[in-house]
Parts: sequence; structure tokens; C-alpha cells
Amino acid sequence: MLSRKTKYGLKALTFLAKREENEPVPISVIAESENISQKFLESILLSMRKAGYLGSKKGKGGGYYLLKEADEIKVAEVYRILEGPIAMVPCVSLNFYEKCDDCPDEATCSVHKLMIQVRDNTLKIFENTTIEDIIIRA
Amino acid sequence: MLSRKTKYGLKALTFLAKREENEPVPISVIAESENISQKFLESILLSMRKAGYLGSKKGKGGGYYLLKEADEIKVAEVYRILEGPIAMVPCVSLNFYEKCDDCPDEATCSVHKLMIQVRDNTLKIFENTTIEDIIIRA
DNA sequence: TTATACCCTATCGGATTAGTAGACTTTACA
DNA sequence: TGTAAAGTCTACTAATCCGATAGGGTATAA
Repeated sequence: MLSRKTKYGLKALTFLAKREENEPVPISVIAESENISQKFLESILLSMRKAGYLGSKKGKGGGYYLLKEADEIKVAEVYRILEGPIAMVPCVSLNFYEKCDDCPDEATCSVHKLMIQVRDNTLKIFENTTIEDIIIRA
Repeated sequence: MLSRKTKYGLKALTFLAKREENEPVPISVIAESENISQKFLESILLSMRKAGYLGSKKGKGGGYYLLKEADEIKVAEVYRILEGPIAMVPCVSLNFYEKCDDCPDEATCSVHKLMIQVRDNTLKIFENTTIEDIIIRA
């Protein structure tokens, strides 16, 4: 399941990318347009800012704006920041590897290889899709 | 994330499929061999029985056994029974479709098409992988 | 008749998710 | 210089889900 957090994050990014000018947009505007709880969106945008994708400006006339071009922002990156690992099981995660604590041995685990396959496929999509692609296709 | 439920379910099925004879195997044996909480496994096997994949025999010498051949059990089916929808978002689920309650319009949703793509890819893997495949590859 | 093993219901603690509240800081502008 | 607009930060909450557990009930082989 995709969390709302990630979904909202992607929506907010595409919203910003679709604008003509890259001027600060208040959270309230994004929240209203995209039908997102404003307070929740605050924390999401903050994460994206700390990760270097968004800039912000305080005070009147302030808001959030993109720091990168839409075609430079991969879905995979956004997903990892907001959602976490792309793999369905920690023991096949590239960026968040962890041994499954219920599994004595990965080599003999019947699910392991299957999950690697799923990971590779999903990864291929997420790595090859940018915010720009999302805008074009939709 | 893949739940333990599904993971355990797949492990239990492969365990049964790997045996020479298709004779009833007590839950306790499967649980111990595969390192699974026995009580939890009970409910999982019960679900698989009700779905028609396993048969059971009560009393001494009883246990669970496969009702289908290993190459007739698709991962996709097991997944749907134990985990639920394969899609990451309800609005692109084939078997569990539901409108996303936060999304006013699917047609203009920026995430929708992306998630269809992910679903199709994952589905392809799960539909084309059987318990037998899992055994062979591992 | 007894031990074995599945069947069923209920419950529980912990984690996570989505959202809320409220105080604080920075800034534009009248 | 005061005020309203806007982001920042911390804390809290309600709801849900997950994995596991408890315990009694029922069927059956020996």
C-alpha cells in the first residue's frame, strides 16, 4: 500500500512543477488545490525541503518552490524519502537492508528470490519515472 | 511491505509441496520447521483451507495437506487471499477496486497511471510464479 | 477412552498512520 | 514599527492493523 504521505508528496511536487513561474506557493494553496490536510502536508513538504528538493520562504508572499527541475526528480527518490524502502521485505532492500528476524537463512528462504524479482521490476519503473513524466502522462 | 502472514503462508505451502508424500502434516511440524508461531500459522492455514488450497484431517495422524498441485498454485492467488490487493492504491486494484477517498478525480490524479504501471508489472510476476517455481529457484 | 490435532472466538500490546493543536519565528508591507 | 502572513517545531491523539496469545470446543485414530 502506498501511504497518503507519499501520494500527497508526489501530488504536491507535480502541482508545483506544473506552474509556469517557480515562485513560492503557500502550503494552504497546495493543500486546498490537491485536497490535502494542510497540517499534514506541512510535515511532508518539510521532509522534501530537508532532502533538498524544495526551498521555502517565510513570511508574507512566502511558500514552497522547487529547487530541482521536474525531470531531475525521480519517483524512486521521493518514494524512499517519504515511504521508505521500495522492497517488500527488508532482506532484499538495497538502501535499507536488514535481516528478516523471522528468517534463519536467506539462501534457503523460499520467498527471498521472488521478492528480489518484484523489487527489480518496481525499481525499474520508479527509477525511470520523473515528476515530469507524471505530468506528461496525466 | 509483505506481511508475515503472506510470507508464512508461502513458506508453509512450499514446505508441504516439497514433501515426497502428500500426507497430512501437523501444524506443529510446519511451524517448527519454518520457524513460525504455531497459533498464528493455524489461522493462516485455515484461510488457505477455506480458499480450497489445503485439506485437513483432524485427530491423531491428522494435519494439513495440499489439494492442488504445486504448479497449479499461483503466488497471485495466495497473495490475494492472505495479503489482499496487489495494487498499491485501491483505485487501481482489479479485484478489490475502491475509489480513493482523498482523490476527487482519478482521471486527473497524477499518481494513478504510475500505480497502474506498477500493478501490471507486479501482477505479471505473481501470476506467472507458482509454488513449484519457488521451489525450483530456491 | 484418551491423546492428538484441527477449529473457533476473543483479546492484547505495540507499532504505524493520518491528522490536530498550539506556540514560535521570520518576513513583507502598510 | 506594528501586524498579518507564512513556514518551523514539538507534542499529542484517535484509529487502525499486525502479529501473537489464550483457551476452550470438536473430531478422530488407536
